[in-house]
Amino acid sequence: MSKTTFTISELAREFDLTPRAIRFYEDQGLLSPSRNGLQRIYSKKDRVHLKLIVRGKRLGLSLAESRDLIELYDPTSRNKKQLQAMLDAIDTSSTRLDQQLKDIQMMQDELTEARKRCLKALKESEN
Amino acid sequence: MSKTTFTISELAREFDLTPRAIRFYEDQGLLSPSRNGLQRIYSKKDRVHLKLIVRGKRLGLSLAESRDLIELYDPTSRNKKQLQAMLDAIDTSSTRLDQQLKDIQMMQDELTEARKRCLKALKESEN
DNA sequence: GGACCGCTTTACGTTTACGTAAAGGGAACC
DNA sequence: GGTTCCCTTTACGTAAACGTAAAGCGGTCC
Repeated sequence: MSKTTFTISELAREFDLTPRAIRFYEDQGLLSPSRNGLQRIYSKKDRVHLKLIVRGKRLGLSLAESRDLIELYDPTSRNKKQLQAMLDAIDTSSTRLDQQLKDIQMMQDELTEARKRCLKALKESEN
Repeated sequence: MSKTTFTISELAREFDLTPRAIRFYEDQGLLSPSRNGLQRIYSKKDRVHLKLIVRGKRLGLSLAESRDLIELYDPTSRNKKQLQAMLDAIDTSSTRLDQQLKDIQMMQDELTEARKRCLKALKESEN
C-alpha cells in the first residue's frame, strides 16, 4: 500500500523545492493541506497539485495560471455558464501549448545549426 | 527590396512590446542598435534578436538565458575552451527543450481529459 | 514661432516568487 | 529537564522585468 500522506519536507525533497516555496503556493491558493496541530499534512491530491505546479513552472506559467489549470480539474458543482468558461479556458491553454510546441521546434532547429557551426569552428581551430 | 532598418515603435508594434521593454532588453545586453543622434536605429540583426527574445519569453526563458542563446549564434573568434563551453550550453538547452516537450504532451493529454469531463457535466446539466 | 509628434533619459514604483532571519511550539531522545 | 529536530508564524528583503511619470530634444506642419 503506497503512502497517502506527506510532510512538507518530504514533498520539498521529492520536487526539489523549499518548504518556503510550498507554503507560498498554499498562500496563493494552489494547495490546501490538512493539519495536525500546527503541522501541515499533505494528501495525494496535494501531491498531484504540486506536480502540476512544477510542470507549469517549467513551461513558464505563473502561479495564478497554474491555479486556474488546477481548478479545471473538477467540473462538478458548476453551472452551465461556468462550464462554458472552463471549455474556453481549456481551448486557450491548448492554443498556447501549440504555440510553445512550434517555438520548441524552431529552437531545436536553431540549436542544431549552432552546433554545426560550433563543430566547424572547432575543426578549423585544429589546423 | 525589404526594409533594413527600424524604429523602436515599429518593432514594438510588430512584436507587441512596449518601447520601454525594448530599451530594457538593450540595457540587459540583448540588443545593440546604432544611433542617429539620440534616436535608436535597429538593424535586421536586432530584429532577429528580438524574435529570439519573444520566443524565449513564450517558453519561460529569462532574459539572461535568452542572451546566452543569442550569443551562441556566432562561434567566430572563440578559442577552443569557449567552443567546448558553447557545445555544452547547446546540449543543456536541448535537454531542457526535450523536457518541455514532454511537459506539453502531458498537459495536452490532461486538457483533453478535462474537456471530456466538462462536456459530460454539460450534458448532465441539460436533463 | 508655436504646437505637436515621436523619441529620449532619469528615476522611482510595482508585481511575482520566493529567500532569509528571528522567534517559538512540540515530541523525542539522553 | 535540557538538547535536538522538524515544524511553525511573522515579517522584512530581493531579483527580474518591466510600468509609469516627469522633463527634455529635434524635426515638421501650420
